[in-house]
Amino acid sequence: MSFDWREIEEKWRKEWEKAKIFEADPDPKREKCFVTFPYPYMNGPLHLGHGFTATRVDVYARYKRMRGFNTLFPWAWHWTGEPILGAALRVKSGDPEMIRALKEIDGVPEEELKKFVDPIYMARYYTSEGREAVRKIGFSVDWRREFHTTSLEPTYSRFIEWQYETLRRKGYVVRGTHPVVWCPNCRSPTGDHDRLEGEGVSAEEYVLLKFQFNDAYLPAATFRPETIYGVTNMFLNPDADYVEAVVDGEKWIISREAASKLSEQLKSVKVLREFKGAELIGEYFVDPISKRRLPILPGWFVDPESATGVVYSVPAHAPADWIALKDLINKPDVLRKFGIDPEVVRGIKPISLIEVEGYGDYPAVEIIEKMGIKDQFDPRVDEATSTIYRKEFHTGVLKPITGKYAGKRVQDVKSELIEDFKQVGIADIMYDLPEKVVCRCTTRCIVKVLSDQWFLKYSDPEWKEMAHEAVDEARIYPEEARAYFHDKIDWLHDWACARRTGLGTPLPWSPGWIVETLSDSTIYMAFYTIIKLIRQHNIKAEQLTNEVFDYIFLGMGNPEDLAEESGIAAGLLKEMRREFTYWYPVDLRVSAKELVPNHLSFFIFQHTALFPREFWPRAIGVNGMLSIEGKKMSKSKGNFLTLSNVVDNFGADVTRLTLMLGAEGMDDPDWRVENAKSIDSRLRALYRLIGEIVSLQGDSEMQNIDRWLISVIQGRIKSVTEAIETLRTRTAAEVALFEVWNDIRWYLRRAKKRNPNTLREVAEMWIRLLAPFTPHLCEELWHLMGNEGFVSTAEWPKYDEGKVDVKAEESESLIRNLMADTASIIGVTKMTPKKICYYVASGWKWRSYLEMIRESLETKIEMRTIMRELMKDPELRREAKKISVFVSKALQEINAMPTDQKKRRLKAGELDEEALLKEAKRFLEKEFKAEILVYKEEDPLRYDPKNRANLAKPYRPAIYIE
RNA sequence: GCGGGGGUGUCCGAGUGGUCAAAGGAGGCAGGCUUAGGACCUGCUGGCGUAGGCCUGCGCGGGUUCGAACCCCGCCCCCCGCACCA
Repeated sequence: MSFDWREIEEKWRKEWEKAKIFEADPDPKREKCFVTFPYPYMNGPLHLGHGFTATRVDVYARYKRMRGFNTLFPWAWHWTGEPILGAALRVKSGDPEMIRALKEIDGVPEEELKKFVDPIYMARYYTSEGREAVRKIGFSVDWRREFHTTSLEPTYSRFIEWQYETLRRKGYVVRGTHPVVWCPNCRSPTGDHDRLEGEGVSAEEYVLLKFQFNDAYLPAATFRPETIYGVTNMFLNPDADYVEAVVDGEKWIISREAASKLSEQLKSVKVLREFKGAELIGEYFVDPISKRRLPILPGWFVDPESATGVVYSVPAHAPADWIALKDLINKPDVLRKFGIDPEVVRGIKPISLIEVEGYGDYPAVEIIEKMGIKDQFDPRVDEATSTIYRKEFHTGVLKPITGKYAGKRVQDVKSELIEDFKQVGIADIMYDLPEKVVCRCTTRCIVKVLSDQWFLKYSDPEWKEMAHEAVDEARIYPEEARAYFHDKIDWLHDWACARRTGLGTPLPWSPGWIVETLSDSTIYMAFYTIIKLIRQHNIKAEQLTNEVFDYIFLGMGNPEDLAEESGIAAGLLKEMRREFTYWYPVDLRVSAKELVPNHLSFFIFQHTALFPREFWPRAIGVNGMLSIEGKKMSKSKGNFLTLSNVVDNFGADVTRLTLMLGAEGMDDPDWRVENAKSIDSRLRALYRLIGEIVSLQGDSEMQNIDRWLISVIQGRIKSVTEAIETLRTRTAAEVALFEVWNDIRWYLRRAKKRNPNTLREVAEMWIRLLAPFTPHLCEELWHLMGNEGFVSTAEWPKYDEGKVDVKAEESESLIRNLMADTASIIGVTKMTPKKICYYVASGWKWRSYLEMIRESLETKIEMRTIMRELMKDPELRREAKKISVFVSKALQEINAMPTDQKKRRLKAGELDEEALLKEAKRFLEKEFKAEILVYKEEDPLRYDPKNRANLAKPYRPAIYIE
C-alpha cells in the first residue's frame, strides 16, 4: 500500500481552494476567530522555524474552524528595513559568501540571481517563493488579504502614515537625541548585521569629571564617578597625542581621538594645539571637590582611543591605578626623567571611600597582592578591576568622606550623584565603544549622537501602565510568558522609530525619514480586515485619508461626509468599518520568544495607544526557537532548512506533525530527520489501519470493551480540546496521535470480536482530532470512510459525558493490573504456567472497601472509627473478625489513594469481578497460554491448594499459578 | 551583570504533593509475518527477587511532610534575550 504524499496533498489543496473554505467574510450570526502570524521578512526564503510557529497558528485556526468559528487566518510579507537593500548591494558587489548562500541554501537559480541587484526584485522573488511554501504546507490562509509593506504597497503605506500621524497627535512620537554606533563612511548607524567586527558592541556612557588645570579642564572618563573622593593623581599617556581644544566654550585637554569623537556627540569642538602627553607629566591639577593639588603622572596603560584618554587615579579602589603607581615607585629613574621627585609618588597614599564586605580599606591593593599581579601590563588587571567593580557596585557602602552620600549603597546613589555633579558643572558625559567596531565597508565605527531623532515614547509611565493592563487582560500562552512581558514592558525605553535609509514608508511630516521596520509592523493586523475591500473596489491610496481611517478604525466622523471628500461610497466605508469591527480584536497572535522584547511588546503598546480597550489583543502565544539536529539553525553552519525544501522532502503533513510533536510552551523544538521519518511511517500505518477499519464487515454486540473504548476516547477528546485551546500543541498532537492509537491497539488486542460500529465511530473521531495537524491525510481518510464534505469544516468531536463509563474503565484497569501481577509472578517464579486461578473478593470486602473510600473522602480514616461505622451493618457484623483484618490492610492503601481515583472507584461501585474475569477468560488464556480458572474467594468448591483465596481484595483478585 | 527559561531513565520528552519505576516517542530486545528484510504487526524494555515484593532513582547538598521528581533553603551547570535590528 504505497501512496504519494504529494499527490494526496495537492489534491486536497486544490479542493480547498476551489471551495474557498478558508476565505472568511463577516457573518454576524457566527462567532469569529482572528488569528495571525507575524509577517516574515523577505530577505530570504521562509525557513523551518517560520513553519513551526505558523503551524501552531494554523492548527489553532483549523481547530477553531471545526468548532464552528468563522475563522480568519491572513498572511502578508514584510519588506521594510535595511537587510533587503544590504543584500542587494552585496549581490551587486559580487560578495562570494552572499552569492554562495543564495545559490546553495536558498536555491536561487543563476538567471534570477543576476536580477537580485534590484532589492525590489529580490523581495518579490522571495515573496512568491514564500507564498508557494505557505500553500504547500497547507496553511488555511485567506489569500484575498495578502499584501506586503513599504511605499510599494501604497495603501499600506497610507495606513502607516495614518498610524504615525495619530501617534504623533496623541503625543506618543517625540523628538530627541540618541547615541548610535556610526559608520563615518556610510554615514549611517551600523547595526550588528552590518559589522565585520564588534558584534554585539554598543555605546557605553562615560562620566567625564572635569579636573581643573590652569585655565583648562582635564575631563577624566570613568564609570565610577563616586570614586572622585579618593582621587590621588592623574595619569596621562606620555607617548600619546593630546590636544587643547575649546569644547562648548570651555578649554579641555583630551586625546586627539577624543576630540574628533566629541565633535560627533553634539559638542562644538575647536582644536587649538596638539602636543604629546609627556608635556603635562609632572604638572599639578586641582580636584574640584576638595580643591587639593595633585600630580599628573605617566601611565602607559592609558589608551588614547578610549574615551578622553585622561584617567584619574583612585588607588584604593582601582587595581589598575594601584599597580601603575607601584610600577612608578619601582622606577625612580623614569620619574626623574619627567622631572618628578620619586618622593612625591612614594608619598601618595590610597584614600578609602567605599566599605565593602570581605575587604579592608583598600580592596584594590588587596586584590593585586592576592592575584600576584606584577605590573600594569599584566592581562589579569582587567579581571581584578571588574571583580572589584562588581563587588563594590553591588554591595559597597559609601564612607563618611563622601559627604551627603555616606552610608548609602553605591548602586543606589550612583545616578543621583551623577546628576548632582552635572548640576554643579563638574561632570559631563561622553559615549564610547568598549571594543573596536568595524563596518562592513571596513571603516572603523564611532559613536554618534543623533539629534532630531524621532522616538516612540515607550518610556511614558502611563503608556507602560496601559501596556501592563493589556497583558493582564490577555490570555498568554504559556502562562510563564506573562511575567516575561511585564518585565520587558518595564524595561523598554524610547525607541527610535525612523531611519534614514532602507525600504519603508516615509515619515509623513518629516522628509528624509522612513518609519523603521519594527515600528511599521505593530497594528497592521487591522489592515488585513480592509485590504480585501480596498482591492475589490480598487480604492486608491489618496482616497484613504486620515479621516477615512479615523472612521474605519475609530468610528469617528460620518460616512456620508467622508464619501464626498474621499470618493469612496458611504456604503463601502460602512462595510469597511463593519469588516474591522467584526474581525477585531486579534484573537491570537503567535511568535517565537525572541520577539517578546520587541515586536510583541510593541504590538501591545501600540494597540493600547491607538485602539479602545475592546480592540486590544485577546491572546498571545509564545514559543521556543527551532534547532536542527540539536544545533541552532544558521546559514553559516550549513544547517539552514527552508520550509519549502522540507515540505518537498517529507510532505506537508509529516512536516507539520513532526514540528508539532517537537515542543510546546517556551521550550525549543528540535527538528530531527529521524523523527520525521518515523512520523512518516506512522502516518502510513494510520492510513492502513483506517483502511482495515473501513473494510470491517457485519455487526457485533456491544461488549464491555466497546464501552471502554468509547469511554476513554471521550477523555482523549477532552484533553486534545483543552490542549489546543491553550495552545499546548505538542500535548494535543501527542494525545491525538499516540494515545488514541494505543487505546485502539488495546481494544484490538482485547476484544473477542472487533465491533465495526465501535471502530468506525472511534475512527471518525480520531480523524477529526488529527485534522488540524495533518489536514491533507485526514481529508483523504475522511472520504475513505465515506463522509461527505471536508473534514476541515466538519464538526469537532464533542466530549460526551453520557458516553463516559467509569465502570467499564475501572473494570479494564483491573484486568490490566491483574495481567501485570500475573506476568510478574510468572517472571519471578520462572514457571511456565499450566493453570492460573483467580479468586475474587467477597461481597463483604467490597462493601467495606467502598464504605472506607466514602469515609476517607471526608476525613483521614482510622481503624477504630471505620470499624464502628461498618459494624452498624448487621450483615457485616457477622464477619467482624475477618473484616478487621481486611480493614487494617486496606487502610493504608485507601488513605494514600488520590481523591480522583477514590471518586472514580466510588462511582464505579461494586464490580462483578467474577463475571468480568470469566468474560476475559479466553483473552487471558490466549495471553498466558494457560488454563484460567475463576472462583469467588469463598467458593467451597474452589481449587486452592496454597490457600490463597483469602488474600483477595477488591480490584485485586488473589492469584494461584501452577 | 540584568531578565526569562531549564537540568527527569540509553536518547528526546511528559509529569509540580500520594494512582510514580515515572505518560508518549526514539532506540534496544523478543516473537509473528516472510525466501529475506533496515518493511510491517505484536509484546517487553532500572536492578534484584521461586508469588503480585523489595531496592536504587528525577543536577548537587540540606530541610518541611505520614508521604517529595513535585514544596522551602543553599549550591553547581546549561540555553535564550539585552535595542535602533529583523
